[in-house]
Amino acid sequence: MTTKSTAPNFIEDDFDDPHIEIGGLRIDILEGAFSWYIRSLDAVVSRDLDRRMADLEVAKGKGKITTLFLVDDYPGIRPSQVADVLMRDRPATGRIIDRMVAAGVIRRETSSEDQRAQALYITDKGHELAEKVRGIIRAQEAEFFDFIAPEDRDQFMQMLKRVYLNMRKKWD
Amino acid sequence: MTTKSTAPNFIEDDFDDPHIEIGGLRIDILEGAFSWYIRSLDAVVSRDLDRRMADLEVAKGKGKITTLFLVDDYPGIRPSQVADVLMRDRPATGRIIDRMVAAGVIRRETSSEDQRAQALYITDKGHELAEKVRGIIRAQEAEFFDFIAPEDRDQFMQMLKRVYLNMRKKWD
DNA sequence: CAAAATAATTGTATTATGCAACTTTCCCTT
DNA sequence: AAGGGAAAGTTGCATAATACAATTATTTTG
Repeated sequence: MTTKSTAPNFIEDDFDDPHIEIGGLRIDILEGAFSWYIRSLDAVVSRDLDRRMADLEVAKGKGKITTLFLVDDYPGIRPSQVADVLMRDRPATGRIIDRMVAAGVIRRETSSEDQRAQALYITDKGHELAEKVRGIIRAQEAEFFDFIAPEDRDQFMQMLKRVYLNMRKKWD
Repeated sequence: MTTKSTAPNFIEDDFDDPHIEIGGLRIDILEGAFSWYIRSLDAVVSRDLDRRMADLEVAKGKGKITTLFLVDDYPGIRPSQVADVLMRDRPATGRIIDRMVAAGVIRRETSSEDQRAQALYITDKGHELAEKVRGIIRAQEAEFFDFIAPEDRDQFMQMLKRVYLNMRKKWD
């Protein structure tokens, strides 16, 4: 229809599912959208994490922490393997690695088996950093996520893992 | 300890919770971190959404869709109210609005009651766009999230809503 | 009426993101 | 063994986001 309705395009009320209001406002179709909740949660979680790591070399952005752990745990790992875990393309991954090499937390060598490929190694500084970051992640899980009721934690985690794994399957 | 262990810093195996592997790699402490799953899901969901909206005026970034719906549903809404829903600061919100005004989808007036404040209104073009975007959101929910098993959908949605609302409560 | 709170903007610095084009190296088939 | 195609990374380009601090203008409060 072309008539401009002033009435919000709301979702029908569901008896067991009261609608969501934010400061008295409803959010239209987003109220029932997985994407809205995932994206909103992400924004706040990521901001919190950035602040906790503000003075570290891996602050900001989504790939550096994972890359740090992968290189720390798997000496000689290749950028393409990292890209696969990150679900990001190689340019993006390469640039993450660039910055981490520049920060002196990892080291890049040419793979001995394959001259095209690189082998990544953690530096001492990087290893120390990884330990610090593990502490920060643990702290965030305990402090930030305290709004998840204890009785919900396991269920939510199971759910997230299942959804995540299915999503990966879809994109592999 | 200062000895550099080459063995991954893995989480203890949990009988009812098999560990997560990605391409044969484990992800260290992230395996048990809410933040990892939320941030990973976000990245893929957002990329998918960006692609679906690539040729529309509200592609990319996290605030524009919500802003569009809010302005469409609440004529005269103020930027600070939008910022509150977005959980973002006013500069960020202001720039989202700038771009949407430039794109001709919303219109900015000075509020009649408060000379400091603005009142936002949807344009005809913006209203049409909102309808298109509603279609895209619906399509994404159906197509992209098909990896969520039907029997999990309700539970996951309930969980997300609860977690989201608790998170908001924490930051208000 | 002065001081404090509120609404929004501007400035700055950093980072991310995706895509396409390109180089080098390896692998496999003929 | 040679050549085509695949794979690993890099570079270039165009957009945009993001946070934070400082500033202007207006309104409210004491």
